[in-house]
Amino acid sequence: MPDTPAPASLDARYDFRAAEPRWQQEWDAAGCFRVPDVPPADARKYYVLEMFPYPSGKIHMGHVRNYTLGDVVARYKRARGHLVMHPMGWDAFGLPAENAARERGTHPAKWTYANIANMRAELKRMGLSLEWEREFATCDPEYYGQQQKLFLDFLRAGLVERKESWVNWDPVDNTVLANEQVIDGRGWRSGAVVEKKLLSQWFLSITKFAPDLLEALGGLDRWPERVKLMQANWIGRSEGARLRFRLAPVSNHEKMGIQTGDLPADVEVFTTRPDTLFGMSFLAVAAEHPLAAAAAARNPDAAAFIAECRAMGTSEAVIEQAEKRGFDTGFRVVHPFTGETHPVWIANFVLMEYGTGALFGCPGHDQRDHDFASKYGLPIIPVVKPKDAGEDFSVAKAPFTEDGLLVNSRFLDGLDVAAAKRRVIEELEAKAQGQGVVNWRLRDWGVSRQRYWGCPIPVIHCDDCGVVPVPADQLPVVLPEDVDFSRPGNPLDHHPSWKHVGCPSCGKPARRETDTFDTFVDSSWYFARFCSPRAGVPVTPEAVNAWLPVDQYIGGIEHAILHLLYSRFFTRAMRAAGHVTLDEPFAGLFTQGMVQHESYKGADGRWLYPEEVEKRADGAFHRETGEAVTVGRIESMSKSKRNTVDPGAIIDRFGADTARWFILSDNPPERDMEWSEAGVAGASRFIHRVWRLAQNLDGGADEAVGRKLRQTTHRTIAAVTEALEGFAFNVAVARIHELANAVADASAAPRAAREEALEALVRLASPMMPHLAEELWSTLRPGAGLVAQLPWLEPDPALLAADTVTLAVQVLGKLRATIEVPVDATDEQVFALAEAEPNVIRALEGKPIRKRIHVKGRVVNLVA
RNA sequence: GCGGGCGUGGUGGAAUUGGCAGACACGCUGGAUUUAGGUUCCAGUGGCGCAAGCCGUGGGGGUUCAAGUCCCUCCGCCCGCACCA
Repeated sequence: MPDTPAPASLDARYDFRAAEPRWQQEWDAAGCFRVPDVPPADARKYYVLEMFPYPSGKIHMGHVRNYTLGDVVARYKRARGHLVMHPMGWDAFGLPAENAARERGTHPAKWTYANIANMRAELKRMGLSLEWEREFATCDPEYYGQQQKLFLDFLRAGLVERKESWVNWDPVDNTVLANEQVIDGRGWRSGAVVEKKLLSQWFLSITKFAPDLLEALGGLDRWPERVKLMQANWIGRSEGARLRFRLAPVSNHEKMGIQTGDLPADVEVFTTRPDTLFGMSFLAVAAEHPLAAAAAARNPDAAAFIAECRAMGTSEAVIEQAEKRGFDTGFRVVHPFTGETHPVWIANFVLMEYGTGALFGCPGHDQRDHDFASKYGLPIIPVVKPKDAGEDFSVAKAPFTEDGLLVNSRFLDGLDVAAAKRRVIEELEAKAQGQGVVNWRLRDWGVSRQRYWGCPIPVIHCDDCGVVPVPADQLPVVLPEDVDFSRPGNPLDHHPSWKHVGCPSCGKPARRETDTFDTFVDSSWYFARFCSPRAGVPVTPEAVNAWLPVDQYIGGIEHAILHLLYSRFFTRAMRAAGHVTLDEPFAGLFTQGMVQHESYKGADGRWLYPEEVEKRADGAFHRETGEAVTVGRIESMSKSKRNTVDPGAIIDRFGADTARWFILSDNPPERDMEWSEAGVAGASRFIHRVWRLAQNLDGGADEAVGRKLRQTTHRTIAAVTEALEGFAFNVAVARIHELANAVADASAAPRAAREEALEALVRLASPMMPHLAEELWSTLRPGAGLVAQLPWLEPDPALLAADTVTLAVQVLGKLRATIEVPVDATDEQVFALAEAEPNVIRALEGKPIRKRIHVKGRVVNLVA
């Protein structure tokens, strides 16, 4: 009996439910995805990483998309001969675990580890080529203990500061937020309106690296422009000057009945337009500025105004586009060149966080200053005129903000803006009243959080010795397990014994720091820890310097600033502390789009899950009640809109390959995609169709058809390779569809050609549908090993080159015919053939041809 | 306001970077086989037109033998930052 599979009956189906787990075990048993901590010197390493998930309980479609994209890259690069590291872990600290503890009485650790177990099982069902041996969770003491070591190293390296500062306070989460975590004046997680509070906090000195973080963006040529721009804006470099204004003589103030007492001698401002200094008509300070406080101490009206500003603060200001308001303190400052005095106002549009929290107002050349001056009747003096300004030039109605020539400005008159800036800075420096500076928008990173479920900050507060680092032999500082969530606030703080320790320095009773780190700290170095996840030091240099940078990092655009900027900073800080020898953690970054779905609403206005809805030609209806359902917008999947689809249910019903294939085929991965039931069904059909194709590859004896099929096969190899290289997975899918169509259509081709085509199809599709690929490969080539361990296919150049090409023949740029010509046809031959085409003759209408164009292999254009 | 991106059939999207627009898929129409069927197969499917043909990549203009692709201009949508001095 020949060893050919029995012809499949029509309803024979690929049994993915049996096949998928089987191949997952095979990969596991063969150790296909394991790599050493230190790669051999001659290895071409490739590090693929997807942003690790927060263990919320279940995986969602965003995870499926993210990890499928990464898996395609990992499997493809492995086939291309790279030693691929592809690890997975858990970003496991964070507030939801504490909320679960408060709401359900489960301990955060128990809740978190149970979620991890569940999500790990779900990820394993997807057939991802992950090296699970490297797995860790950031809440493992083995991980966060190393993080505490890193922090102490940073402290020694002068990259950590404890300072009192105005912080963003989230009144719902009861914790501090970094600037990056405040979005439109609200907490990024709770959505609560953020308040300002003065607290003593730990800060990581990210600003020390601001110039480098900005400059190095230029070298990240495999990052999306958009992300680089967002980071550049966030870092916010601006060139200008700092200048000091002396407060007007005390006698002057006393005359006005103002007590001077402990007033500062001068006020410092930052400006990007020092050239407009002679157009100054007031000085404005932020409500939190010391001079404002000084005014408040002397004048209850000033205090009232400041209180009002704080109440309005971020919230109303954002909502109503903030009308400009101010309060004249009565103080005056002296202009460094004219000696005239100008009033000092407290103004609600001045930000304490930016520059010095004070500015000089030049209403003639700044929109905000103009608004303010107009409202309070302050002088508006033009000091820059357009080069072609007419007699009627005026800044009374609107400021002039472009380049021009200086006027009314003594030694600056006649200069253009750039020259005037240089000149005025020279003069200020000569008088020691100011200097040219670069100002940064970026603030230091406040990392203290008043939370239990986070990494404890490893320091001890002693009344005598001050802040004392926890000695290395006492690390890790482990979270206590017996905590009480029944009271509001930080459980670490009201734990009966945990915080009470002896001072490591003098031995007297002292207190542990009860704040924990912002969870963004945890995710700022996990990619480095993966290189040697069990090491007794944060990172082992041989491993981390060999594997880093991550060659391809993949995740959501929502981390464009926070996580990515912090990680870039951390890598530099680790370098400064001697742990690594590189600066940039992620050489390549890919930001995927979100997964969306239609939303549905029942008659009573409740949101409905997709599986509750049946779509028919005449509309959408509730499966059980039969009521009509309103189909809403296509939007990002969210629990509140119930427009989610559970990946587990999809894998149950269609298998992992179908889910992966659909998620890749729908559209380009950087765009938002719509999850559609029809699309999944289509992907499933294709999986089964390929399987059926493989069941009977018997062909005919037509060698010409065979050769054509072989050409298609090798062109597909080239095309899919190119598509995968360019992250055009949807195009790769389309090319594989074409090859499947070609095999199906070429039933007259010899069996060998059809087998070759299907083998190629299986191997080209293997990064995307790895299980079916193994299943078919094992029947097509029994005993030939795992596809996961095969090298990538190379196209045969002899088959890529065609003997003839089809040329488009245009007359005056309009398509009139196509001709088939030998690839090496000369211009003369091509033109002769083209001009003989009946349609071409007709279109020429007997007119002489003035010009003939032949682009080899593409087009002929005849100009009459 | 500033910065960035995008507009291609009923839908998602292709288009070797200036060279046959609409690959591939979804959907739809017709047919065949099967039918418990979200099965399978065949044909068709940008618009107008009986046809030859004409028109077509948000609108208008331009460069070019040739424009979805380059330039100018207008419109629309999306995203980011937002009183940043």
